[in-house]
Amino acid sequence: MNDEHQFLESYSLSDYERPSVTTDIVVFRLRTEESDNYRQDSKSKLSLLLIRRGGHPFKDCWALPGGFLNPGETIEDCALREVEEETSLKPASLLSIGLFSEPDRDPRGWIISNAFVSVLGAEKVSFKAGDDAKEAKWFDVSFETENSDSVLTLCSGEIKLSAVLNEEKSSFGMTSYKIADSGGIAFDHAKIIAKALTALRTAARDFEMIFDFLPEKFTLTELQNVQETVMNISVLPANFRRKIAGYVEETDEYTQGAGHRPAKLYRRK
Amino acid sequence: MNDEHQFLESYSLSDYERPSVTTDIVVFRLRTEESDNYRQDSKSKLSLLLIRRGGHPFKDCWALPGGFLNPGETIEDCALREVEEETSLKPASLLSIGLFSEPDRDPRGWIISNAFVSVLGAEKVSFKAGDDAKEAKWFDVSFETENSDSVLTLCSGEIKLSAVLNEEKSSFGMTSYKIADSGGIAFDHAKIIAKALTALRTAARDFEMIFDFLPEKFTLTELQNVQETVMNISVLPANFRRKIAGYVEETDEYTQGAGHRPAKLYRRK
DNA sequence: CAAATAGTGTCTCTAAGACAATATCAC
DNA sequence: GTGATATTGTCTTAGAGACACTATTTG
Repeated sequence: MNDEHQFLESYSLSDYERPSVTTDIVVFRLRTEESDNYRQDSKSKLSLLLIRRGGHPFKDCWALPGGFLNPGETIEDCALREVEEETSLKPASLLSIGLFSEPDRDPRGWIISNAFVSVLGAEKVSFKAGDDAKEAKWFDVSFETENSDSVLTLCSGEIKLSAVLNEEKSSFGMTSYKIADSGGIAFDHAKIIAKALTALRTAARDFEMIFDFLPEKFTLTELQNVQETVMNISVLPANFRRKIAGYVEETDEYTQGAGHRPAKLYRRK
Repeated sequence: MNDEHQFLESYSLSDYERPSVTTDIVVFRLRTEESDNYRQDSKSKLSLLLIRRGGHPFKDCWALPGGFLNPGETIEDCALREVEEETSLKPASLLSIGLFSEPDRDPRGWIISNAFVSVLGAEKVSFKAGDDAKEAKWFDVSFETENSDSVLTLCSGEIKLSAVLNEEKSSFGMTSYKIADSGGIAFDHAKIIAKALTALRTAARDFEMIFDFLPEKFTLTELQNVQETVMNISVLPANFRRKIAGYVEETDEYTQGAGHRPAKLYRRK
């Protein structure tokens, strides 16, 4: 038995107190709003998934999907597993937005959480019928910042959650948020959602994940709508097409039956 | 005793297996190389701090500074504390670059680590005389990527560590690295250093942290040298000055005795 | 004065934004 | 034909990069 082997045998990590580690995932998706005009294309809204908590703490409040990190898996595995458990869909992309580790962030004890942004494509979304009778809903997102005060509003039918956050600039040009009013959103999840939206919008600026919201083949107008919806901006079609040109390639298919001129379908390059 | 209170009393996290959580910090600093020409300004090199491991595992290998997360502190607190313990200096900035959670990344067991980039200013750097007799050194950094193969070389005097990594594009435009040859660097630290360099260079592109390498007052040429050194590029002074103009403000002080025309000192705006 | 850095002016080229004009389909 | 989107062209403007030139100090 060599020196290192001997050491590892006798080594014990149990002397140190350890936190529980979880993931929280901000799952984004575009919700299509049907148009009443047969000519007009349908508009879409950015929405995210929240789950109504069945037990304490924050009983009956809305919270992000997530769960405990299991031995043998990476934190990314854990995040993917949790999204699949909730939606029975594999997210197209996953981005870590940091470890939330305030000691008092969870009343149950020392629980730190790595938060992720993930994007679900335009396919049919179904909720798994879990035995835990969890209620899950998609909430339309609105997030407006004015003079470093931000208001996050999440709407799903009659339910409306409205949180207020203070923006804080930190080094390396990162912005973090402090909760002024959680708006009834569980734990520090309002803060996580705010950071997720910032990350999502930054990524959307250089087309990093806008493809993930769409099927494999799409029109340039659909792609433009994704960017506009996610970033809450408006751009001119001619300019969008010039900028996106290098990121896509043509197919030889066209849309049809849309009530107006057909559009060529493109694919991500 | 209300419902929620009752629940919290009886709640136990001990049923779940928990990982140990640590931080690893890539501490960067500019090392000034004195010029032999009295006229010429001194050049600088990007360097980072490594510590020689005194015990198993990876005994006598070089590793990043870091340590265990303590109860009651955030992961950022922990990172700052560890940097101060090693260098007795407060870093100017701190940026999280992700949680490294491969189950087999540490032979001692289930230990996950949140990595950080931090920058130390140009002040005198001293190593604390610890009773643990740890050996710490600044290593000059070279990091070249060619066709998604990267070579990381760290030099400190006679010591030369050379690691090979494979670049992997993931969603959201993030790049991660897989270690092909650790070059004798402990644990997965070569991977962490590669990611840190990527983050540092990205930040340097829009001047996010280049000020942190310098004292409060500096010349524009010094600032330009920081960006060039960190990003391993070369830019024309006239163009740099135009781009940086909005980020700095003049003082009424000048350099003197430099062997050539004095330069106005600026301050971050 | 020679060598080095400090600092300014300007030309070109590219990319972004604004806007105008034309094309094509469903009804 | 009408009303919607699809698609292309071009003008203007802002910014990056390249380069030339002048200024100022120390030894």
